[in-house]
This record gives sequence, C-alpha cells and structure tokens, in this order.
Amino acid sequence: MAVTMRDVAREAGVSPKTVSNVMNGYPYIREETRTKVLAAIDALGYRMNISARNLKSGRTGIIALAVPELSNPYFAELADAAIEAAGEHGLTVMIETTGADRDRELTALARPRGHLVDGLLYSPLGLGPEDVDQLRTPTPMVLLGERIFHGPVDHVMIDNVDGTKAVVRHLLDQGRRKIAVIGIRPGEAVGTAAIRYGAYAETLAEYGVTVPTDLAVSGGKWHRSSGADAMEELLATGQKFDAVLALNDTLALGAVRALTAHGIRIPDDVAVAGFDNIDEASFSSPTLTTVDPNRVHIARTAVDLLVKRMAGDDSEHHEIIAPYQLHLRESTVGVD
Amino acid sequence: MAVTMRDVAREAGVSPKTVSNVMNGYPYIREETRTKVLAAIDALGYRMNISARNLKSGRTGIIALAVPELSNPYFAELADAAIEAAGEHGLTVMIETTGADRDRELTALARPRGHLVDGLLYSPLGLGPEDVDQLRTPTPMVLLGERIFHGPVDHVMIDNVDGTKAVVRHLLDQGRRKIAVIGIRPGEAVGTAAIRYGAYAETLAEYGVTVPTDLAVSGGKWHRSSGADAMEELLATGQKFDAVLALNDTLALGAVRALTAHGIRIPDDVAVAGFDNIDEASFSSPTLTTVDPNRVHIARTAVDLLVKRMAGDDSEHHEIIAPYQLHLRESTVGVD
DNA sequence: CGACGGATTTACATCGGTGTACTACATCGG
DNA sequence: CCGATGTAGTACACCGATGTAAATCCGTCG
Repeated sequence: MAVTMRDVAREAGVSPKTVSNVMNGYPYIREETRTKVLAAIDALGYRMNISARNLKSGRTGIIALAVPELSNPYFAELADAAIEAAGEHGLTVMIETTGADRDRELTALARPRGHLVDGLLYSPLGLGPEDVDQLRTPTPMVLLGERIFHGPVDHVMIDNVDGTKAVVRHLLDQGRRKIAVIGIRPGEAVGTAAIRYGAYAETLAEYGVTVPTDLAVSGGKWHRSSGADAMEELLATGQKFDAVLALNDTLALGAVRALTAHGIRIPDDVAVAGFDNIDEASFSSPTLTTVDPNRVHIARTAVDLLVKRMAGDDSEHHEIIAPYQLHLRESTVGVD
Repeated sequence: MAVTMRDVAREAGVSPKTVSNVMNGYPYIREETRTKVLAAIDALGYRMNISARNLKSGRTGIIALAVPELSNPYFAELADAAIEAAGEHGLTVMIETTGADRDRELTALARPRGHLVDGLLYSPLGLGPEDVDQLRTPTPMVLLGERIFHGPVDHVMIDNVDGTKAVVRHLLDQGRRKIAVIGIRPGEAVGTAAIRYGAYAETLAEYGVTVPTDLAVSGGKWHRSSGADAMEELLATGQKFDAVLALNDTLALGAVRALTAHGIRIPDDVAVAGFDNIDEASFSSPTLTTVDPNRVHIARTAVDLLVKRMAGDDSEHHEIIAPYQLHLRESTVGVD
C-alpha cells in the first residue's frame, strides 16, 4: 500500500492533521515542527492522495481545458500556453477534446469529469445562443473564443473584428479589390466564422467595394484539406479574384497548396491571408500573412480570471478582448 | 450540494450499494431494478464523484499521457489519437507536458498526479538508460518512443530503423549521394536522433557511400525554427549536398523554408525528406516526403496494452514496433 | 414441506485526507 | 493577578463511493 499521511505523521511524531496543515501552508506551525514533517515526507516519499483531499475539501488543483481538437495547431499551441499559465498557479490542466461536436461539448460541461476539476476553460464551437442556460454551471468557468454572447460567464475573446479588419484593410491598401473568403459557415449567425466574415464585409464596405457573395466559400472543419477543397471549388467556378482571406491559418495553408498546384503565383496573382499566427505560418512557402490573436495573453488572462473565480470572486462577469497583432508576410507582400 | 448516490438510492427506493452496482455493470440485478435506478439517475442528473470512487477502489478511469509539448504537431496528433483510443475503453486522458526536461519527466513518473491516474502513456525524451530503474513504478505504464531500451516496461515503438532506411534508400535510388542530416544530438548514444542517424549511416554504407560527418548538423528542439537555423548553418559552410534528411518533419519544414529563402530549388537542387508524416507534410510547398510512423496504430496498441496491464496482466513485457509507411512527395520526386 | 443453492439486495466499515471545535500554553495590558 | 488574545497542535466526524460479508428472496428437489 502507498504511504499515507498517517504514516508521515507517525514518522514525524505529530498528528495527521498537523501534516495536513504543513502541506497546505497553514501559518501557525513552529518552524521545528514543519522541518520534522517535511523530513518525514521526504524520507517516506509521500505524495498526497488528491482524491481524498478532493472528497473532503472539494479542491483538486486541476482545471480542464475543453477544445475541439489538438490536431488544429491553434488549439495545440493554446493548450501549451494554458498549461504554462496554469502551472504558475500550481494547477494542472486536464485536456478534453470535444471534436467541435455540440453533444460532446455539452457533456464536457455537465459536472465536468465527475467533480474532479476545480474550473473549466471552455472553447466551444458547436454551441449556439440557445445553449446559454447550460453555461450556468456550478463549476467556475471561463469561455475562450466568442461563440456565445453575453453569457453568464467570463469571456476572453480574440479580437476577431479588429484583427480581421486590419488584415482586410491591408489587402485593400495593396489595391486588391476582388477578395475571396474561405471558411464561412452559411447557417450560422454567431461564432467565429460569422464574426470574421462580418468584419470582412464591413471593411469592404468602408472602402466602397461591394461584397462579392459568390467569392465566399464554406470550409468544413477548418483543416488544411478543407482549405484546399474550398480553393479548388472556387477555382472551378472560373471566377477572378486577386486575394483570399482564409478565416484561419490552416485553411489558408490548404488554399495556398491548391493555388500553387494550379500554378497560380502568390502573392503576384493572388494574395493569401489567414488568422491565428500558428508557428507554421512563419515557415510555410510563402510565409503567411496572418493575425496573431495572442494566445499567450489569452491563456494567461483566462487562467488568472478562472483562479479568481475559483477563489470565490463573484463580481460582475468580465468580457476581455486580447490585443491582436497583424503579421505581414510573403503571402501578401512578396519576398521584397 | 451536488447529487450523491444516496439521493439516487432514495429516489429509486433501493440501497446506495445497488446504485453502485448498476453503475458498475454488476450482473446480478433484476431488469426492473436497473431501470428504476437508471431513471432516478437521469431524473436527478446524477454524475458519479470520481474522487470518492478512487479513494475506495483505486480506479479513476483516467490515464495520463506524458509528452514533451503539444506545439509539436506529432505529439498533438498523437494525443488526439490516444484520446480517441482511450475513449473506446471508456477512459479519459490527462495530458501532461514535460518540455522534454529530464526533471519534469521524472516528476511525471513519481506517483503521477497524486494517485489519480490508473495508467501512464509515457513518451520521454530526456531520460537515459541510467534512469531505467525509475521506470519501475507501481502505476502501470507503456512507453512510447524508444529512448530507453529493454526497460522493465511495455514499449510501443516507431519503426525508426526501417523507416529511416526506406527513406534514405529512396534518396540514394534517385542518385543522390551527398545527403546531409539535420537534427542529430551529438552527445546522445540512445534516443530517436541517434537511432535514426544510425540507420541513415548504415544505409549509406550499404550503398558504398561514405558517411559525410561534416554534413550532419544538430537541431536543438526539433522545431521549425531549429530546422531553418540548422540549414542556414549548413549553407554557411559552403559545402555541397544534393539531399537533406531531416530527423523529423518540423525540422524538414524549417529547412525547406531556409533553402527556399536562398533560392535553392527543391527537389531539383536539393531533395528534402522528413519523418512523422504530420498533416502539414501533405500541404506544404513542396509537399514533403516523409515516413509515417502510424500514430493511430501506436496509440491504439499502447492503450490496449495499458488496459491489459491495468487489469492486472503481468506477463512478460512486450516490445512492439508499429509498421511504418513511406510517403513519397514533391520534396524528393518533383511535381511529376 | 423444509432444505438447498443461486440470484438479488443490503448493512457497514472504510479508503485518506480536512473542516470544525477544542485544548493548552504564552504573552500582554491593566 | 486576571481575562483577552494569539500561537500551536489535536480529536473526531465526515466527504461519497465500494469491498466484504451477510441477509433475503425464490424456484427446485428429495
């Protein structure tokens, strides 16, 4: 059997509760006692049983991060950032993938993982406003992304609107006027795709450019392959365009692939821009112009917020927008 | 307070233990009773408290996957595969990132996460043979990768040797004779880098080609940036080479970037091959010739093995090598 | 009809910590 | 010298499930 607190207590000649107090940083402990206890812990190689603590105290020191899938580099890199940020608070992250499936997303929400997480970082794609009520969970939660507006929870959002506008303006400023979009989701009025598309349309309007609805293509799961497919579809229509705004980087990279395969030069014939600034965007050929939503900032802010909520803070809910940064690269500005 | 088993029992008019039995699939339960209990569970929205179960029974239904980092697409995609495979056994995966740091890897090993995982899928990079003893943990474990040989644990390995040989032969068969390598780790005698490098050298020897030691460059953390740096370094030496074997795909993609930036044509001037077959390899420009180590197979086999161990199987330890597959793409064979 | 054996269900202790309440001793101000 | 306050440590019940062992039910058999 494993070493328990009782064993440590016996070894140190104190009560189990004192060992518990030492481990939890309870202040009123004589230095001498603390030393004895720590020595005993060390000698026996004691590791606390989290389940036991959780059962009595409710805390586990674990937070969950629910994302659609890790194959998407944006989420993988976000996960790394969240793990890093959580570690600074002594928390462990449990990653849950939902496959962007509404049912699985709702499951992740309900008493997450059998009560064993203290808080939830939640990045849903499949939920809609009709699910807002489901967000009133007993477990503290911070939403990442922007799928549901003004819910009863904290939100840390990507600056989709301004970020998208910035990149679209950049394309327009280069004289591009026929800007295609790939990755839209026709049915949806909320969600990342709708917001980015809206910002795109708005920016065109600012410049007096009519929004070319026949240059907007949907993009399935936002994988590289969907980007390539969408681009093939667009090319097949025979329409002319001089730029492509892909609603995320993997779509953009798939589109780049398809364009290249057709011998279309980037950016000479067609400029391509994405969104997310995944690592790959700095190393693709051509390198990809994209919007950096600031993953590290998002992860850190979200964890900080969550930690406050877990500590009992029940002030007004926050909606925080992380500052974006536009990266201009070869896919829109050429090799110089 | 949350709904407990007691509440369900009262609602269904049975004892708590009967509810427990229903939840755990105990066979001797009258159909009628089972239905009542399930109805009560449903009515109250009951979710079992994993901590409580763990405390008494030892089981949590959670396995941990310890990998260096998720930013590396290979591990991100492996994680997705592991989550999928674990899900088929009703297990949840807790991902732990170690940053390829020996200390953090050893920490992940010691009573993982306070007793709350039933098993561990462990993919260490920083450990050496001197750490073999540390692997004798009470928690069942399956090693992924090949850092430590013939340890006292199950192993599911990438077919590094044959995979590497296949890709090197392919380069040689195309008439390439000056094949550079990037990503070696000079100090290390074991580990992925050493194995792949060894297989590379061996294959050259088979073909009667002397191994060009000055064409081997180390590659830091095997990121895209390290690949680009390594390639710059190699180019700076002014040496001639007509092919590059990158020890993984991200290195290869970084190298491709650097070559392209120098106006070197791929594969005309220099062929590039990688290892891992990450999704990106099918969409980069040029697409990347690489070895697919078969993540899905690895994840599934490893989880199956782990499940058996968790069930108490203590037969001889297995060492399983997953079948690789070579993918020939534009970076070595051109656009046709 | 009572014993018998398998099917079904239950009572109870217990896993390993921690919240609560309580004891004990110092120190301090008046 | 007394009560108040602060510091240090402990006893004990209890969190919510489940293993164990024992009780109850019920059809069958001699």
